[in-house]
Formats: sequence, C-alpha cells, structure tokens
Amino acid sequence: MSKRSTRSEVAKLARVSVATVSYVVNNGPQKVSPETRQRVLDAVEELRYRPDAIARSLKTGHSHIVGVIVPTVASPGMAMMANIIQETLASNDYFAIIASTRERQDLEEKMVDLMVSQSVDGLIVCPVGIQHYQQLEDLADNNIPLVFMDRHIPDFPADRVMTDNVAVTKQAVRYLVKQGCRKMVCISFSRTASSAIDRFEGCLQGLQTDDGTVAEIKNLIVEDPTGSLAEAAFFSFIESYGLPDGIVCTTQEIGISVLKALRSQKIAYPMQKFIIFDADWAEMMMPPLPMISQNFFEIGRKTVQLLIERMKDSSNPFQFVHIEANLNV
Amino acid sequence: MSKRSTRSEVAKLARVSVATVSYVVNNGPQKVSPETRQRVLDAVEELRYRPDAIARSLKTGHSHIVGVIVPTVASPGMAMMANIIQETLASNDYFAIIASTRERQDLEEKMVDLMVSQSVDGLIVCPVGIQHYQQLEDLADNNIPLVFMDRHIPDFPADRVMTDNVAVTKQAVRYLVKQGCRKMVCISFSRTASSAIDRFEGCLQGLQTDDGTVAEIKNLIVEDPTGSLAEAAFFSFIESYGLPDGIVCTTQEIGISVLKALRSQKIAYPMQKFIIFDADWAEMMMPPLPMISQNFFEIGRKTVQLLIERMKDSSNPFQFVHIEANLNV
DNA sequence: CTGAAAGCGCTTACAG
DNA sequence: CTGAAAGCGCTTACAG
Repeated sequence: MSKRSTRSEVAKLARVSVATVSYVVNNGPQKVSPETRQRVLDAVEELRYRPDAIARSLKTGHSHIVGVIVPTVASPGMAMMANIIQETLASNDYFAIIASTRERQDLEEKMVDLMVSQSVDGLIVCPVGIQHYQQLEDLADNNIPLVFMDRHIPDFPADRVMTDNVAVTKQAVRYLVKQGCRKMVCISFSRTASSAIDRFEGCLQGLQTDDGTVAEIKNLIVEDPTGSLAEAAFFSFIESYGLPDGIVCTTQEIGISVLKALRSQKIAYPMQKFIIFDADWAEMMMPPLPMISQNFFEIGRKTVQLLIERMKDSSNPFQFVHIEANLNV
Repeated sequence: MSKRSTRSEVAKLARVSVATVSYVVNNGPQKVSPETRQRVLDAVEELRYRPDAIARSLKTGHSHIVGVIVPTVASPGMAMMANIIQETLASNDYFAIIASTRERQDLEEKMVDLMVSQSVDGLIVCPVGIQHYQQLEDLADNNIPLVFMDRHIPDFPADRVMTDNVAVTKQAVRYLVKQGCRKMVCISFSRTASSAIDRFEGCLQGLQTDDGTVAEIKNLIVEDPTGSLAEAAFFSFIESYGLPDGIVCTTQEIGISVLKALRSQKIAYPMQKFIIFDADWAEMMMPPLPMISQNFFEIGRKTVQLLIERMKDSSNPFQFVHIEANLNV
C-alpha cells in the first residue's frame, strides 16, 4: 500500500517546479509550453496524482462545499429537495454536506457552528424555529451566504425559497367550506416552524367568506416529526371536540396516521373532506383523497440558484421566492 | 462586516502563543495553567473564534468527512439510509458529503475521484454496476476505507451491508407459486446493479419446488430510475408474452407505474399476486398488496458502524453483512 | 507550563 | 515560459 502522491512528487518526476505543476493542473494563471505540459500530464497520470482539495481550500479560501441543514432527510419531500440540491450543486462544482437537526434548536445552532468550522462557501437552512440566533448572525462576519429553504426566519437578512403556505391552505379551507365543512381541524407538525405557522394562518384566512358563512377551524399540533404520535393525539382531540367535518393534515406522515386511526376505529368519514399535504399516493386511493402538492424539485433548484448567485455577488437585495403549490381535489 | 478571526488574533488578545491557544482549544497535548486557559477562553468567546477545520485537516491528515455515493437520494429507501448515515456519523463527529450518480457509471467513477480529492476519511458507495474499476482500486493507495451499501461489487476487497436479495425474492416467488402462479414476471430497475441481478436470481431459485410444479418467470428490465418508462415497457411486455399471473416489482416506483397501467387499461388482475418492494402504502390499499419490506434503517446504521470500525483499524477481515427483509403477505 | 519553529499541500505575485 | 519563495491556519515535537 503506497501513499497518496503529492504535487512535489509530480514535479520531481516531470523535472519541473511545483509551481509549474500547479499551472498545468489549474490551467493557469501562467502559460506552460506544450512539451513541459505534456511531461507534467504524463507524471500526473503515472502517479495517479489527485490535487488535495483541502490544501487548495486553505490557500484560496474557497472550500467549494455548501452546508445543508434540515430537520431530516428521511421525509420524501426533504429527500427530493436534498437530491436536487446535490445534483445542482455538483453541476456547478460544489459538494453538499448535509446535517439534520431532528427539529431540535440546539442541534441546529451547533450545526451552523460546525459548518462555519468546515469553511463552507454557503449555507442552506430549513430552520426549526422562527427566532433569530447568534450563530446565524455570525455567518455574515464569516462571509458565508445563507438561503432559507422550505421554512424561514422572518426578518432575517437572507434569501428564502418556499411554498406559499398561506395561499394554498387558504384555498384548501375555502374548498372545504364550500363542501359544507363548518367545524374543521388543521393538524400541524410543529409549533415553531414557519411553514406550520403559516399553514394554520392560511387556514384561518380561508374561513372568511363573502356570504357570511360561519365556520371554524382548530389547530392540533403534534410535535413529533415521524407522525407516530398523531393517532393518539387525534383521538384525544376528537374526545374533547367531537369529530371534525373537515381535516387538513400538514404532512403526509400525519395524514397516514390519522387515516389509519379512522380506519382502525371504523369511524365513518367522508374522504373528500380530508386534505393531506404531499400525499402522492392519495390519487391511488379509492376514492382518491384531496391533496396539496408542493413543488419540492423547484424549491430545491431555486434555492441553489439563489445561493450560487449570492456566492458570486453578495450585493444584490435579498429575494423572497414563493413556489406555487397545487390543491388537487 | 468583519473577517473571521484566526488563532493568532486569539493568541494576541490573550497574550499567549498560538501554540497555547491550540492546547486550550484541543485540550492538549500540553497542559495549560488554569489562569492562562481562562484568558484564552475569554479571548475565544470575545472574538467568537471557531477553529478552521480545513487547516486542521491539512495538518492532521483527517478531514472527519465521509463520502457517500448513491444513485439518488430522492427515493424513499435511499433517503432513509442517507438520513441514518448522516445522523450516525454526526454522533461520531463526522460529516457526510453526498453525491449522486443517476445510475451512471461514468459519474460514479468521477465522484470517487472527487471524493479522494476532498480527502474523505472513508467512503460509502452504492454502486451502479458490478465491475471493478480503477478509481475504486486507488482508494487503498490513499488509505480510504470503503463500505458497499445496498449493492456491491463482487470480489472487491471491502465491507458490504445489504438486504439478502436472493433469499427474499426466492421466498416471494415460492409464495406466488403456492398461490397458483405459473407464468410470472420480475420487473427490474437495472441490468447492472447487484441488487437487481440478485433479485432475479432469487426469483429463479423460487421456481424450484419439491413437488414437481412447473412454473416460469421472465425478467423485464426497465432501465429508468424514476419508473416512468415502466408503464410502456409493461404493455409491450404483455403484448408479446400475455398477461402474467404473478408480478414481482423490484422498486416501488415501478410498482406504482404498473399498478396505474393496469388500472388505466381496466385490466383485471388479482392483487394478492402482485408483490412490490418497499411499498409502505401497500397495506393501505383495498385490498392490501403483498410487499417486501427492507430494513433501510438497519442497513444504513450497520454500514456506518463498519466504516467507523475500519477507519480505526483497517486490519480486520472484510465483513459481508446481510440485513433481513420481510415478505408481508 | 509556555513558546519558537517546522511543516501539512497547495497558490500566486514576482523576478528572471 | 519557468521557478523560488511567501503564506493560508493549523498541530506538535522539542527546548526551555
């Protein structure tokens, strides 16, 4: 087992200086004669030399690594975003390092710090909460651009890309009201995430109609990322409030739990009044369930695009991009 | 906007040498008196100093970064593995950098090279094919341990963790044969991936019964990671061969496509003879579909465990770990 | 207990 | 066109 070869070994074999090796490997910044270049390339090939990106980063100040901090990558939506982020970054010569917070604020703060230590060139964050915190403020001092994805921290100086959660849930509740629902529930996955907050806000806005219809919607918050506590929470909810006549589930995990809960207890419930976020399988059900379809691909793609633009030029005004979601009924 | 502070600024503020700052920050290797230590800690706090992991890596030779190369992270199974990999690594003070190959051999080779450039301390690969190739051989020269996850390259010197694909598909086909199926199809997602090859091999083994039953199974290969070509491929298949009386779909994406194809053409098919890999939603269908449930969590967890062991001590014999999958009928 | 100094593998302004 | 040299921010064996 040999050791990885370095630039100086290549230089020796090619009988040139280490500087010349760099000029060849990097195509600049100096010209190299064709013969010399060929000698270097031969030596690179023979030694199977690969430049050390770490040493280069130290010198240039660019790691070509982007940090991605999300609650989890296991959920289908996050997985889609992580995938497109990764592919888009790769085609721009960047790597993604991914960290998950499991919806814990302390881990998020720690991860931001670690990303700074790793000298990431940029950071994508899907934050647990909506409060400003010091580690995020420090990013500016370190010249690390930040883009919020899927969720954001209001009034923080950064770009952000996410679903227009208020608009789509407003539309969803209007639809339910039109279907005759008067006593609804919106089941949320977090009490701190901006997306969860916005979704209930949208639900409330959806109640307001022109024709004086009186309807209400409660917010049931299940603080459990996996959705496994949703079943018990739902039962306890209907014990106090009775069975709602309209349901909005803000994640598909919660939707599945509630669906199973209804079935296991053989509770009759009209499926066309059951709206689940991101449930791609909803159309395969009999009958098909209404669902809200977010465009995760586009959220991820646009996030990377904004980040790359900002890594090149940090002077532009911050952008707040909404990606449209669809209510499929 | 200030610049990130360095160790020497901390040293100056604390009126000590840079070495002493290191001793404090790293808790060693030299003792530091309590008063000096406190001065340093105060300076670190005041300057909000974060050690530069890149500079440290260059010096120590350890990046504390693990590379993960997979076909995609968008599929639910890969997402689960990526998530547990990332969490397990984080709790051992490692970061994961993730790259996807989109089932392309050339991208896989390029990504291995790039991971070497990034000086990863270890590499997890879910390979596109089963052929040995040079970039993978080079890993040993660079002292980078390798673990195959979910798929492997036979006879390559490395640890590997995956589902026992032969065993579970054998069991699945035996079940189908017992249900009376005689003319089956196994729809695969790749002609090169070890997992796809093993799954069909298992199907063939499942045909052999003690009681002389004669049954056959064809292999339909849909080389399209997203499964969107599966519908057309399936129609063209049944045109030549007729409708099979038993179906094994080796990914849930393919399963969904075929299910939709059957429905769109209103083709009657007995759902209890339709087995889909990884289709967690199968039990929610009416009637529930049989499915094969892989333990992605355990595959990811065990992969990281083996990698970490090998990063500590590369002398152990290589391990080939099978994680059990379940046939739920 | 503390510090001066070498060196990790690169890049690049500068001199020739 | 080519090379000698400084320096990126760290670690650590060694001397005091």
